[in-house]
Amino acid sequence: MPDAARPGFPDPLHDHAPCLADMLGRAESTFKTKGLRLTPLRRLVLQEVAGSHTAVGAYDVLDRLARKGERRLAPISVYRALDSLVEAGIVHRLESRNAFFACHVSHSGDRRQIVLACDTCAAVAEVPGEQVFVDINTAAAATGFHLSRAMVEVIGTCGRCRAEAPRSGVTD
Amino acid sequence: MPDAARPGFPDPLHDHAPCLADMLGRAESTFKTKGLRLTPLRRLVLQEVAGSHTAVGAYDVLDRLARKGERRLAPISVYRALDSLVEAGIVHRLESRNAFFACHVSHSGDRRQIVLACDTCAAVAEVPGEQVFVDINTAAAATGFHLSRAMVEVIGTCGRCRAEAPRSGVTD
DNA sequence: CCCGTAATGTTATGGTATAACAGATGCCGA
DNA sequence: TCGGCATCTGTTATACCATAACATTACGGG
Repeated sequence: MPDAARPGFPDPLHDHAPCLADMLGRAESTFKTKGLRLTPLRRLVLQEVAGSHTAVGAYDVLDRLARKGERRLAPISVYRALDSLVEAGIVHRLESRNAFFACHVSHSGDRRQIVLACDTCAAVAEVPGEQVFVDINTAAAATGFHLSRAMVEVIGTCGRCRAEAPRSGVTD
Repeated sequence: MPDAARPGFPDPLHDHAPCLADMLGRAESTFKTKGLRLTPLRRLVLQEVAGSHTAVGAYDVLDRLARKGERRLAPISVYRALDSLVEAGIVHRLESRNAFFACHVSHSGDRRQIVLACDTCAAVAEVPGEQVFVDINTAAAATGFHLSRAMVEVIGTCGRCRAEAPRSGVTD
């Protein structure tokens, strides 16, 4: 394989089947470990979300399932499934886009990952951000703030897209 | 004044009039400097957003203006006013809540502030986060990502709320 | 005064998310 | 086996968030 092993953005042409299979496997064991149930509906929703490395909206999931011959679900059914996947830590929410993406890294305990979202190819990647979260803790603590959740989302252009369209970016 | 001068969360009982006046003054000069126009509508919307240290939804602004005897605006009018305020850097968007809050610090150039949102009193504060943004740059650059915007939002409990309800928090 | 640009009005629509209650399913202990 | 409880899903309705498209008005410079 090329450099798909590096953390970050996979080759858009990569074979996604292993990603998906791995994802389902981890979901299975995570749900079991946490005493949650990975029901057929949740699995269906997960498959749609994990079908790519991009973030998808709840209604995208809805539409895709409908097109695949599944009966049309009510929005709330999708949201409930997504909630359970998010709670299990298998799927994350991209707050700045009101969308969801599958988590392809396995963070034990709390999440200390930076989310990178490419606005050219729409791919989302999580990269380690230990130091960032340490600094956030420090800054928050300095004002007596008790942190329960920290979100770090970065919008920009991934290396691959930048390489393919060198014209963009440095327009300033 | 008490310790409202410290960065972070002001006393909920503080006299907000000076905050608001200061806000409007800075808006005035910022708009002028950037060659933008702080129209009456924009000023009205700003007053509602800056009326507290919490984040408010666009429709909250709409409702409040309506109750104040203003004719009822169309949502898009409020959004357009908010857009101009955000563009001027006078108001920021709290992405994780789809809401807007007034900026009470003056960051020249790009914003390198962490947003802290207390989910007890709903107040929002910006605190300096130089180091965090430096680290984010480093992490992004490590995967060849070209950053255009970074969002850091922290949910938790501010010092004051924690002091008032010491029961919460350390439940783990 | 006229013209162009920017701002606002008007109408309509699309996208995101949840409330409330009813029915189904699965598990577990009596 | 059979309740009984908890969880999941269905159904219906509604609320909230955001923008498209086009008409009209206000403002400032030549």
